[in-house]
Amino acid sequence: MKRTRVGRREELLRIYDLLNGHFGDLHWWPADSPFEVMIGAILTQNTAWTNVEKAVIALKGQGLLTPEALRRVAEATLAETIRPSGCYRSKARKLKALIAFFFAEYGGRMDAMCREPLPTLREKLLAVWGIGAETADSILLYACQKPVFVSDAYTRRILLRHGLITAEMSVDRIRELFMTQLPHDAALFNQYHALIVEAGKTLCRKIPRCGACPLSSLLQGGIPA
DNA sequence: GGCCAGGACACCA
DNA sequence: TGGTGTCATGGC
Repeated sequence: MKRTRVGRREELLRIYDLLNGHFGDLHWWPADSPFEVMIGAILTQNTAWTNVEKAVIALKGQGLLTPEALRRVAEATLAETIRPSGCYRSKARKLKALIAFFFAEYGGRMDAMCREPLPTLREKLLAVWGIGAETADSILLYACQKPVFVSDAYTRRILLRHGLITAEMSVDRIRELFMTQLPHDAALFNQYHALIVEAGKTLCRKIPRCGACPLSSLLQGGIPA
């Protein structure tokens, strides 16, 4: 039977089980601390993760990956440090905006920020310059362990390639779908998004139409090569 | 040498 | 309100 849309909780859970059985626990997000996750969420905007890692290493090397250090550092210095991640001047400005918000609202403390109720924190994050829905949701889920499904262009592309959604379904609508169909479990949403990204990277890399790629085989119950 | 990567914003019609 | 341009590096 051809899958033209995801409309059922059972289908989403079936896909999750297939991917989870194949990849196992992926332990996202790769970072040493929730604060590093939050910074990485900005750096990864429209950027391959390998380039984000270079910027993170550079920040650590200069002792800048702490709230206080990022608050004090000059924006131009910050921009040069994160240059490998691309769009470095705008990202430096975004990081400065985020850090200013972080200190103004929560005194530069992740535990204080993450105690904020989910709807309030999401609204506040979205009001920060440079933070859109995808970045906000990544921070909420991966830094604060809030039960939010991270729906991004990558998720949409993978689901679309495999006929799991239709083209008119937006990134926002996909998030709504997962949030209404699945239990609000941060661990589930964490692993599910990670599985989708990992599947796209490893099973259908560089295949524009994945009709016959290993991920398709997996989703149809076969064993990927 | 072009395309894309774990986006968001500004600008314009 | 929706489409397009811009930011910008590095890997493939």
